Amino acid sequence: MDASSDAVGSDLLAWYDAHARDLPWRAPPGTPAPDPYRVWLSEVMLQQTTVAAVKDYFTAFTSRWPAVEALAAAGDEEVMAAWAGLGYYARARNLLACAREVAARGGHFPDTEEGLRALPGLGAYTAAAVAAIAFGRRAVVVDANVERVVARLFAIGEPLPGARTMIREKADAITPDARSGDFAQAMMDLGATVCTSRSPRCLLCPLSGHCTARAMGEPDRFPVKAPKKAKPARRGQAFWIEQEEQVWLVRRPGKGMLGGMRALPDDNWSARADGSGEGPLSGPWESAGKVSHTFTHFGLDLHLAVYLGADWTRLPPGEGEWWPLDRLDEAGLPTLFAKAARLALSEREA
DNA sequence: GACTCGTGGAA
DNA sequence: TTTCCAAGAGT
Repeated sequence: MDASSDAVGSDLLAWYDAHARDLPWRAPPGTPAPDPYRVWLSEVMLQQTTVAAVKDYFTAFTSRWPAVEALAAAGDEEVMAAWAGLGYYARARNLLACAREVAARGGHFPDTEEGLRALPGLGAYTAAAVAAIAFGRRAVVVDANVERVVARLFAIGEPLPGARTMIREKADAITPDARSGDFAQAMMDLGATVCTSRSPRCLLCPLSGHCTARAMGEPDRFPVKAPKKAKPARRGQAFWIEQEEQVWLVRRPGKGMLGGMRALPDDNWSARADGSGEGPLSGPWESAGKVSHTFTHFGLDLHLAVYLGADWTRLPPGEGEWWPLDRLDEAGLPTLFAKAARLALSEREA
């Protein structure tokens, strides 16, 4: 195979010129690079997140905060609420920290991979991607798509994550000096639409003539992956405290699970998940059932208790706020608690 | 290197 | 239904 030659790059770029996806954060092939702010924002949103899930959030963020200075000036609370539902909330915290750093240096992002890598929320992948796509720098951009494409091109049999060093070397070897941003995006488009995880469309692939795995006749055997750990089941309780068309909401601690997000009070299931935790007050509780939710490394059955104290006049203990039920969709609840709220409201109707 | 950290769509 | 997994980063 000649996969290390320049032919891979030129074949891929020719394919990209004809088949590039039209995405809201992207400039068409060969046109000037888009605003670094938009490149950075899209790359952070796309970390471990599908294009379909990101689109509406990207539109909402760029409409509300058209430039990095505007985002930097926003409050933590409104940015976290705007991110609600997208997941991996540390990204939103780092996003705001990064925007404020960039705003403090005149609103200009660093234009080198090294400078970008030093910003909060930009790891090896995102720094390389922004350097290449927004600033035209040659950078070796390696995400899960590139890992898959490269592992197949070279039939790398070592399992991930151990194979990453080898994959990076091979990716470097096929990365051209020119059109580095287009090359990176082309690799990702190829991985997303042709060289897919399951049932790759080798008959449509511009690199099939370079691909060792294809020649072996079993492209989907690569990349080899280490076996996954089983997800333990956890159990917890959440509490719906309602008074005069308002519900009591709290803010979760800044770090850890759903950190910084608005939430229903709970029994601290994220720390000790045996369902034995205490409620925020004593009184007439009624069970409203449970919601099941799957996180990255465990499943949770969250049992919901509703407080029916009609004469409730004091605030529950601790920090929190009464939130109007008719504006609950603006509270920015992460999906777990949005599910619980829907359950409470449906039980309330019944 | 291993672990934590969300979500929803596809097969 | 269950499993897999998607433009990863931080610790």
